[in-house]
Amino acid sequence: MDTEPTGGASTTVDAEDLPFDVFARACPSRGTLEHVTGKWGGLILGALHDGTFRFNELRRRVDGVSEKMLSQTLHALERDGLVHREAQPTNPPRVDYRLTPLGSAVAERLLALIHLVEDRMPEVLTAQERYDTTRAGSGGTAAAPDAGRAVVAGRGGR
Amino acid sequence: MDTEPTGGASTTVDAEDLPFDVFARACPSRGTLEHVTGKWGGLILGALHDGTFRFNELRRRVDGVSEKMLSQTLHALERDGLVHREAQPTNPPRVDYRLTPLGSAVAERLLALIHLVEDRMPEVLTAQERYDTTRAGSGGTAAAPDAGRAVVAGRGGR
DNA sequence: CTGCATCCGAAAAGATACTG
DNA sequence: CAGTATCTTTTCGGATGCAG
Repeated sequence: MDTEPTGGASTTVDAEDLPFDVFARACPSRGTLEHVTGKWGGLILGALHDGTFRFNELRRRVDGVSEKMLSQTLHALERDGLVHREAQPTNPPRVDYRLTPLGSAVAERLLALIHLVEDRMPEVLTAQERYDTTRAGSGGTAAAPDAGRAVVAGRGGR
Repeated sequence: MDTEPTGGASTTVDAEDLPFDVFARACPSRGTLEHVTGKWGGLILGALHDGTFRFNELRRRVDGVSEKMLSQTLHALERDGLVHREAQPTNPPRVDYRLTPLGSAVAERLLALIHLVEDRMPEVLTAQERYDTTRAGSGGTAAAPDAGRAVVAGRGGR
């Protein structure tokens, strides 16, 4: 399913039969997918979907990200052509980040996923409780790995 | 550090304004999102979207995943109520994994994202080249972050 | 066959100090 | 403000061994 389809004159590459397959270990698409779906990538793209932001604004919007991770992720995203970086040589320095059209398309799908997850969290929470309960009641020494993951749902966002 | 002090007289919680926000550090939705978009979570959900599979079948489908990671990810997904695990007390033991309706919905969005990325990879590749070229010509020892993601060559395909 | 436990090296994330 | 450099901590991920 991933080998070059022989026979084709390969005049044009049909969008329906691209050679990129994330399920293949060495496909570059897997790397990009990881940048996009990585721990911070998704949140940054999501935040950027609301408009243009400066470095520290972004830092505040994405709760918990460190300077290092933000900078690093932003660079990876910029390199992939998903984010546009515009630095103005003013004083003090001002740098704006915004999504490229491609980044916007990606963010769109990403947000659809994010919203679905947020939307269905009640079900997830229920499932988690049942899972933990079942495990605890059926076995013996339930060491409870990390069952109680801080479940503080305080909509701190602003 | 995350005490949610906001006025006791909390405003009403509208369905439109769910308390789950992935942008908040302590929100449980962030954890679930990470399981889903994690390095293996997405691929496993994607693979499972095609049907029901046994442990080793899955291992073969998701190229590169180790036994440990597969087991670990499968558990996280099961706990979140995205994957259903059915063990049959036969001999030899047989365990089937399949998506739950919720998992199926998530996989749907995930695949939309994956396909978009695969689809637009040519653009990404072009952007990467331009980025590397620009950097190399303009400045010092750029030493791109992880430009050349070690593509471990191994047995190809599945 | 399924799958958990443990050890260990590698990589990522995080905190902090420092520069332009 | 916007980042980079450096160090420490945590997690990831693979190999191995064992149990049901």
